[in-house]
Amino acid sequence: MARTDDRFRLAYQELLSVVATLPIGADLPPELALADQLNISRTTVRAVLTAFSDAGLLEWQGRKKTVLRAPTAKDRLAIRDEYLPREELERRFLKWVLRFDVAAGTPLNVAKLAKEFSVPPHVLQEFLSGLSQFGLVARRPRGGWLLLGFTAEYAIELSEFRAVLELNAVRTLVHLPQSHPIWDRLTALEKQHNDLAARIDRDFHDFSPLDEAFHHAITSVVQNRFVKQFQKVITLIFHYHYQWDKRMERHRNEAAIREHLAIIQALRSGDETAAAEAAAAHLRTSKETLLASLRSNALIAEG
Amino acid sequence: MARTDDRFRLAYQELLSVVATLPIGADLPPELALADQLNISRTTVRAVLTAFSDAGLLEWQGRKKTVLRAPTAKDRLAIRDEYLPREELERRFLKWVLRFDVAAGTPLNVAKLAKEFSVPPHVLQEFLSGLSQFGLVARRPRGGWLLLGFTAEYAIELSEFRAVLELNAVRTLVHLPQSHPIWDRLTALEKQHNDLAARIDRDFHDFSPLDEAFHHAITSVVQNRFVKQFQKVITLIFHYHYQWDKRMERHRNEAAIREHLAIIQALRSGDETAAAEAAAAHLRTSKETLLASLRSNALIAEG
DNA sequence: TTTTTATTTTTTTTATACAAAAAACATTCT
DNA sequence: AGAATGTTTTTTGTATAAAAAAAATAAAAA
Repeated sequence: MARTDDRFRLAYQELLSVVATLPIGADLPPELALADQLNISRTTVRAVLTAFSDAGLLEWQGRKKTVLRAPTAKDRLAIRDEYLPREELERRFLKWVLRFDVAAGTPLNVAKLAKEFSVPPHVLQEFLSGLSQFGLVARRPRGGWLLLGFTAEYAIELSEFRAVLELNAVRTLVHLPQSHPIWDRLTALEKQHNDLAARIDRDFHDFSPLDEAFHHAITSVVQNRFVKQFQKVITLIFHYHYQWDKRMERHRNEAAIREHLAIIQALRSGDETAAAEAAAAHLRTSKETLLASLRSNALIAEG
Repeated sequence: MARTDDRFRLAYQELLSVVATLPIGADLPPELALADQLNISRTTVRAVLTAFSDAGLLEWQGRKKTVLRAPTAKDRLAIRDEYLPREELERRFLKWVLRFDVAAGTPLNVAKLAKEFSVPPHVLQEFLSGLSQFGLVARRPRGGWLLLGFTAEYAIELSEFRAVLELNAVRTLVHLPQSHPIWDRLTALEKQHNDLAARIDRDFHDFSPLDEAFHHAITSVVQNRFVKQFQKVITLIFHYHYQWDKRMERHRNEAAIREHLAIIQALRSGDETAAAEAAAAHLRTSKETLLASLRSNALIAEG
């Protein structure tokens, strides 16, 4: 019925390991210094010091904080991890949605879902509110939430939006001076692509991280918070989807490598139209792959 | 200590006006029909019917709901409006941020702000979480929220992102067939622009809605939920900003009208490059205006 | 048998309580 | 005087309660 003392427990553990490195009789630094070091407030530092004093680890009198004995295993404090951090929630929820564990259009029960995902209800509520910005869920007219789901239409629009952002990046990139670090980065990526192409029969699983690195390198030349924001979601969705759809993986990856290499060459040529066309071709393939896997999955779900 | 009965009160009022149109002795439709009509659940309908029965307005026995007397002024129920609807909160908050009533980088007190904006705290919390997606606020490392504010950098990146979306729309639009309704829409807008240009000295205030209509028409040719989502925010921010910065308004609007007309002509020519260039020129002006007003406002705030 | 109503169960939304943590303020010691 | 500590006040995050509303189920009437 109050907020958790996770922060206290974490600080306790951390300070314990600091004390373990000190000889008996040594003095600890001032409260404020400890607070800065542990990244917590002085109040929490004092709470930890009090606990240490109670445990007989410390003699604490005014500004004198003397180590009495070395900490033992018994002094350790259990860290409760009932709740997931926000990032983990995001990861799990997206996975849940993208794997079609639930049908599009089903109402979501906040209380139940919160339990299922091991977060307090208000955290889930907040999370859903954020997701609604990306159109995966929506608030129902008379309360509650609705899962809109990862439909074919959604995939199409996501792909198209991705294309808009990425083509913009390509158009910017092609005019960057030779001194810009992106060119070295592209050369390195080109080599990695050629390497993987040589051993694609065996290591086609290695493509996914390389794909992400490639697209990240291209889009990174646009320094814009809104672009970055969306790029994050796009990457996430494409990432999970790749992980999950294993059909034709080898063939698909081989084709993608060729397309990536073509883009790099076109970029080097300095011809904006050619570069944009090469990138557009790749994005079209990517979109088709996504749609094909969606269709086949829909058949599986029905059958 | 429970949820408000606003929905009940609203339904009560609505049904009251329905009863007022009926003669004494008439029967009301079934509960489910009323629920559909009032857009509430049957439970709430029954609560209203019970209240009517208690007030002697209705004889309610089973499925017989007979009107006993015409409603009077006394029967009316006060609608409490302590809380703002979500949209209104969005409007007010953006206004508050864009008018620099608070400096960038200040911590936000959720409880106080919730009172100030007349919403329950958890609604504000959710709202802030949504706003953080657009980078206007951020969660602080150790709890609470931070107002990042509408800085010059933010304005630049917003303008650039707007340009990306709008140029994409222009590139799509220019290739649309003559049968597409956008062309008639543009012709109508062209006429409105010419009309306003003729009387700009007097009616320069009329430009703002015309500007919105123009940009909305252009971007509407791209049917993409992500684009639309962002367009909403962009429009909102530019809108409030226009409303608030009154310097050089006449001159600024006159120039914008010319630029809009140039864009329409370039679009008609079917030349993608020319159209994109005309649009880009206008977006550059727009960005400069936004930045100039930001700078001058910063000076005012300091002085 | 279908429609409508009565009743019960869930779910959502708000309010409140309370401990944890942070921040602000006052005091003491060197 | 300046740094460090002691104390008090705010603020935040979580749990719980309670009312309102919705949804589901059972019963009754046409």
